[in-house]
Amino acid sequence: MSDELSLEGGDLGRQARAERPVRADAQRSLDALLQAAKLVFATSGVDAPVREIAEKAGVGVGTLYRHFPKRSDLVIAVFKREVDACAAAAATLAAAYPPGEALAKWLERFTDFIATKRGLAPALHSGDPAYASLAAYFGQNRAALRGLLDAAAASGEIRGDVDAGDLLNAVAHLSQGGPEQARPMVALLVDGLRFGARPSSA
Amino acid sequence: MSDELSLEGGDLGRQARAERPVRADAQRSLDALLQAAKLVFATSGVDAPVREIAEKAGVGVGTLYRHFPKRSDLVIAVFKREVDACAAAAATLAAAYPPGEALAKWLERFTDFIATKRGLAPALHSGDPAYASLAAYFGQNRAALRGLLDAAAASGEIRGDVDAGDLLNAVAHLSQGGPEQARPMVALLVDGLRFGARPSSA
Amino acid sequence: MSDELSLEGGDLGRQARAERPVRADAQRSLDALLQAAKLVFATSGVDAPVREIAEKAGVGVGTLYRHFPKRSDLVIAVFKREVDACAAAAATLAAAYPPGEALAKWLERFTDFIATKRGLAPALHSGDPAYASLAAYFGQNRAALRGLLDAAAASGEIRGDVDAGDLLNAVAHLSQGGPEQARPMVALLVDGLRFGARPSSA
Amino acid sequence: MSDELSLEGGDLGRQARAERPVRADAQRSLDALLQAAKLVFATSGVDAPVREIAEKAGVGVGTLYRHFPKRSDLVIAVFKREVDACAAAAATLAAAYPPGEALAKWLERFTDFIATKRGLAPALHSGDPAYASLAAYFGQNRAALRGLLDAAAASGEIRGDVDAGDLLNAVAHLSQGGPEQARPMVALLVDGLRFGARPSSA
DNA sequence: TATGAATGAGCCTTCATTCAT
DNA sequence: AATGAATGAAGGCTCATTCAT
Repeated sequence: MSDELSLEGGDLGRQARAERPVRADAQRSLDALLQAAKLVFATSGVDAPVREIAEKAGVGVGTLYRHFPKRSDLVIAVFKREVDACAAAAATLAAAYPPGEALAKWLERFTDFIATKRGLAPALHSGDPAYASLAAYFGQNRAALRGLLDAAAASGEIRGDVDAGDLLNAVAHLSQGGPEQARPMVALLVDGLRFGARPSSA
Repeated sequence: MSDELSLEGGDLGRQARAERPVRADAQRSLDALLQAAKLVFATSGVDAPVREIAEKAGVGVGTLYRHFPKRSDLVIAVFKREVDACAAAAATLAAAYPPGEALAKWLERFTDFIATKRGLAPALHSGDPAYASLAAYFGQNRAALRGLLDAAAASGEIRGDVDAGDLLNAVAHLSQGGPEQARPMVALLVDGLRFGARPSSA
Repeated sequence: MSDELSLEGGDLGRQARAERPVRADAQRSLDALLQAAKLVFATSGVDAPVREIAEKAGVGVGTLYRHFPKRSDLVIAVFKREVDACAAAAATLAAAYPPGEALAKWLERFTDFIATKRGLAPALHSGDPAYASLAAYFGQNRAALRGLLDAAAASGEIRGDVDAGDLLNAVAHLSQGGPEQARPMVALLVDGLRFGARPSSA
Repeated sequence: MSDELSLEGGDLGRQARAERPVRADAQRSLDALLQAAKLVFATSGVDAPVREIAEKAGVGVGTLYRHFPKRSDLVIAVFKREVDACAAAAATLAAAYPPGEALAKWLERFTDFIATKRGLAPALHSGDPAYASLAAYFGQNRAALRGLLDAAAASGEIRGDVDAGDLLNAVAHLSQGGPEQARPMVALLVDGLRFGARPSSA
């Protein structure tokens, strides 16, 4: 639980050096594909038929393969964007709420993020090296959570002996059942953290 | 969260009325299939190729289909047996330990039960009516858990406002990551229950 | 030019130990497939679509894959049989004709054998290890030819400095154009052998 | 074996009437494509992926298609040039060597020419009318060979009953195995011609 | 004109399910 | 009853060809 990853800026698909300005139609295809893939993944899991995604995106399968030669390329592109957004939310929440509350709210946010990722976890742990980078990328979320945990522990609101990665994993698993089902259980988990809290000052 | 299920006695495969006394070889095939399926399900998930199961059982696929025309029939047969055993453990533990501890231990037991059921959850919630009966059958575990929760709540060790089904589901999801990963998180969940406990009165 | 190969008896497809006597339908499929493949290979080369072969054989593609998991398995099965027959012809001809004539006639026979093997040569030399066994199997023909060459050289009818493998290869290449075209050229080649002959006795 | 063909001057790609003087960049593309195609054809055969050629030429596939709408157009353009050069060599050799030797040397030259044309023969005989013109164009070589054969026959060095086209074909086929393998066999073929030679008279 | 993105037909392969033996 | 051969739908992937930019 320590692969910190190198936040490479979160570019997806193609990077836009100073070269060719990315043809308009190509960009359209790319967007459509990412959008479609996101929906299809949520519906049918990350193993959904390639054709289904291409169709929903309104492009041919060839186009899909051009942009994402391997399925994992698409999966990764789809999720990196959201990982970024989710991790970024941590700072916002930390600034707006007391540590414990910020923690609870961010976990809720994370739950929403995970809830629609059907089949992602198996792929992630499939051992396929293609997914290693994505797994590493999740480190961003782990880092975000660690910050929140530390703050809450420092304020004495929760215990300080929980590994961020383990907790993140747990919440991810709980989220498999959908946000409605997950929320109260995540809340229970947070209460568990509070249960063992060491009153900060006193 | 209340489908109570009708414990039909935990018969597997075909029930043997009073008619033909089940040919010896048929019984052997059945046992081999259940055993093999259990192993394969744990290894490759409930979507594992039919042939893999038949081969490991040492029978032809035709035989598998004779006993279990649909995949769900096999899945159901495999799991009902274990559901029974797990539910039964509740009484044993309740008799041997204080309520809170019994609860914690049983959840651990349940974690072990679930841990190897790769791919079962998706199937269960796939909407396929074939799995409805199995989902219902899990009600046994829910009932078992409810008993443990009630006892622990009555003794003031934990809060009393948690639905057994929800909790069971949560633990099931946590268990997807394997028992090692799941155990501490389940413990955390139990601590969450304790956190909100209403001192029993006395 | 010396891999002598181990003539393993020339079994095709399945060997028929004393075990299961090969189901009638399976045998029918196998025969149909070999027959169809032979025709299709001659027509469209050894890279012909799998489906084309299956259709001509009147079986499903699955059946083809059952018997011949890899394309090379089918190619090998198809050709081994003919290699055997061709090699066997050498003895017959040697017994019936004077050395030089036997040689000429066998090369003609070999021409007929090769003529319809479109695309086999490229496959054979593709480096694919799957075809190594087949390439080795051709050693039978080389051995047969060597015998004929030696006899003819001993009788003084032809020169003795030609490698059987090289000559076989040459004839194989010449045969690519079809038997009609190949025959006179092969005859010319044989005349080339006679041109340098060292009058045996005199 | 007599399609004499109409040597149309060996133009490649588009002929440039008196109209637009062929834009410089267009000419560059054309040259690059012909060069690249020649290399790729030698490496991967005439059925090599279009894109491979375009890439090696440093142009887009669209450009390739503009110059050579059909694959055969490219194949034809690539080979006509070499056919010309090869045919021209006949005169040179005939002037420098005695008839028989000139013949042998030219066939060797022809072998080198053919050796790298992987997959050309099948295309040529595919029945595709697009290749008819190329097949006809080979008539040049046939004519060149006929001249050499006639001269050698007239001098009594070889027999005179061999059709130039047949022989050319034979050598082409022999050359499929590469020049090293082909050379000695071609020599054997020439010896075959000598074997039946009718002593010139004298 | 040049480019390379988009398209989709076509081939390969797997595997659930049926059915002859 | 048991077996495993046969079937064919389903999904992956490539690449020739067209067409928007």
